[in-house]
This record gives sequence, C-alpha cells and structure tokens, in this order.
Amino acid sequence: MRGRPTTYDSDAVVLKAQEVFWEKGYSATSLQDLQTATQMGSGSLYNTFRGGKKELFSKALQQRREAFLAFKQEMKQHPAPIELIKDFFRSLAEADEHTHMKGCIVANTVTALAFVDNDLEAEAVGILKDVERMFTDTIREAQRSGTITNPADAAVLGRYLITCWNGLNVTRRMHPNKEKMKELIGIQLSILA
Amino acid sequence: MRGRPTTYDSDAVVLKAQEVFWEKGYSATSLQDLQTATQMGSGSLYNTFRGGKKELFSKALQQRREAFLAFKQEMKQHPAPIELIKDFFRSLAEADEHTHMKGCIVANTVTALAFVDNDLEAEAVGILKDVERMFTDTIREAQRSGTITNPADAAVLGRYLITCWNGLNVTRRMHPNKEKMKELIGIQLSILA
DNA sequence: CAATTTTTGTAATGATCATTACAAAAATAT
DNA sequence: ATATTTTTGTAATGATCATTACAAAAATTG
Repeated sequence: MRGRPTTYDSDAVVLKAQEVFWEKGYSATSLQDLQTATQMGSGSLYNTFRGGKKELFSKALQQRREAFLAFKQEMKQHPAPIELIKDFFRSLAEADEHTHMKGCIVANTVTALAFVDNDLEAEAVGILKDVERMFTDTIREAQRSGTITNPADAAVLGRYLITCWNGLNVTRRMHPNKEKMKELIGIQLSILA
Repeated sequence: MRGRPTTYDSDAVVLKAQEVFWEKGYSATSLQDLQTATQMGSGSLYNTFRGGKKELFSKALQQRREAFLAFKQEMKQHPAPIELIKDFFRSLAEADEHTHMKGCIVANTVTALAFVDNDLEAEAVGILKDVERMFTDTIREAQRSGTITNPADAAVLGRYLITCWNGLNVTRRMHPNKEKMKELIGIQLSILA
C-alpha cells in the first residue's frame, strides 16, 4: 500500500525554510513564517517533519553541511587546494548587500543558541569544526609543498582561518561594501604568506 | 509633589536585564524572564521603561557602550595605548568557559537582529564602529611613533582588529580553552608586528 | 492630616505561539 | 470497486507572548 503521494519536495521545502531561518534566526522564526515560505499547511508540515520547528531547523543546518561537503569534494581534485580557499575568501567581497547582511547561518546559530538550544548549537559548532579541520589539513599540505611559507602550526593557522570567516560574517554587516571587504580580506590572508 | 519613590535602582535593573539578553538574545528572552531576573512586576517594569522590552534592550546595549567609553578614557592616559589593546585581546584567553560561551552582546545583536529589528541592529553596529574607530586611531598613532612597523593603512588595520574581535567571539564558543585561544590571539596580533 | 503624585502588584487583555486532532481527499493494492 | 494508506487543509488546542488597566500602597507637599 503506497497511499497518497507527497506533493511537496522535501529538499525544496527545507531550502525555503532555510532561507527564513537564515534571515530571522531560530527564535524569531514562527511556524506561520515557515508555512508561508514553504506553502505548506501545519498538517503537512508536521506530517513531514514530526520533530516540528526544531527538526526543520536541523535539516536546514544539515543542508548547509552538504554544501560544505560538496566544496570539499571539489577541492580534492584541484591542483592547489589552498588557492581555492583563498579564492573563496576573496570572492566574499563580491557579494551583494543582502548577502552580506545575512552572514553565515551556521555562525549565526552558534552565537544565538548557546543558552537557548544546546543540541542545535552543538550541531552548528560541529559544522564549523569540520570547516576548521579542512582548513588545517589544507594548510598542512601547502606547507609541505612550500606553497605557504608561514611555519606556524597548521592547527593554529586553521583556527585562525575559521576565525577570519567568523569575523567577516559580522564585519560584512558593518561594511557591506566591496572595496572595504576586499582590503580587509587581503590583510587577513597576508598572514599565510 | 514627589510621589512614591522608586525602590528599584534603574542601572542595576538594566544590568540584570542585560545579563539575560546577553545569554538568550533579544528574541528568545521573554518578559517573564526579565521580570524574574529583575524581581520587578510588569507594572513597575512598564512604568520605568515605557518602551517595554525594546527600550530595556536598548538601555542594556547603551550600558555596554558606556563600558567601552570608560575603557577609551582609561586608554587616553596610558603611555602606549596600543599595548593596552593588545593586552585586552590577550586577556580574552583567560576567561572562564561561561564567559567564552556568552561572547559579545553587541556582536550577537548584529548577527541576530539584521532582519528582525533594524533599530536595535543599527545601534549595535554603531557601537562596533566606535570600537573600530578607536582601534584605527590608536594604530595610526602607534605607526607615527614607530611602535607598529606594519605600514598598511590604519583604517584597514583597524577594520582587521574589529574583525578579529568579531571572529574570536564565535571561535571562543567552539574552543572555550585557554591554550587554544592564546595561540590564536598570538597569530592574530602578529600581523601588527 | 488631607491632597497629590507616583510606584507597585495583580489581573486581565487580545495576540500569537507551537502543536495536535481529525475528517476529507487522493493515491495504491487487491 | 473496495479496502487501505498516507497526505492535506481546517479548526481547535492550551500555552505563552508582550502589553495594559487599575486599584491599593507609599511616599511628599501643603
């Protein structure tokens, strides 16, 4: 018995929810907001995501995690992975104002939910740590190959890079401006040498 | 006619409110939370802060602004202000875990309220820009006196420093650990040379 | 002490919150 | 076609939301 088939594409629904969560954050997003964004009634919504708002947010976070894993895959077949990372940072400056104002949903979650929802906060921290690990591994390899001359511990430099990312996601809201962001990122990356 | 005098100290009340807001953020903090923390009933609370929750949060932000202005004053009579800034960063590493998890209420506000409350977000951005300006001015002076050898534009280095601050306030929640934070801050400051 | 002013505590307000209940609708399988 | 299964829309749930109304309490001033 198959029963009535779903008319909603779960991935697309999570993506719509992700957009709302990204802008307003977990606490300020109401189920009404989510129903409007996804065009789902509460019946379908709770039937699809029995965990309610929290499960939907978790799925949205995991969707960002997938995006990161895709980037990591792309990097594996690149001749100079560290250049891809640098380019990723530099491309940040080219974003439009709205993108600047949104920041990073993962970092947003870490700052907003530490004393509100431990599970979701831990999930977000986990993603950022994965990114940090990728930075560290890439830097270690670039040091071996001589692409990076800074001899500091790769783990510290990786932590430095994720901190650059975290910082940019606040500062870009203070200065959603291409030129200012470009200069800033240039200084940040200059440390790798 | 004087009328019945207030039994609540407004500054102390705002401080209590600030503590709750700092941990849970604007959206996730309920008036019930604020009444519990301040030991005020809704009658007194709305009599004292006619603007309700929003005015109370604004006052809490301004209280942080005052703390910053006090630091700036202290700096003025210091022989080497840039050293005070470096020490401020280095002292971050010594914080206890709970302090690490709280981060910075001003940066928290910028990330959480951009699409929720424009006024409060703008207020927070204003404070961060004031801090950035202080960084820039101090760096410019340190360059003149030769305390800092990095010849980059002081405005860019100031923007770099506020971005370090913003980044640390996320990363310290990933790694609320003295040793890791110490190494990280060391690398960040090494750029000033 | 009486008039006045302000604070305070309690109760009520209507709105919105996340979630559930449930029956009608729409599909499949026999 | 009928039984079965699942989705869907609507309505209702009780809780909590921020805020207001209001009268009693507590102070000052004359």
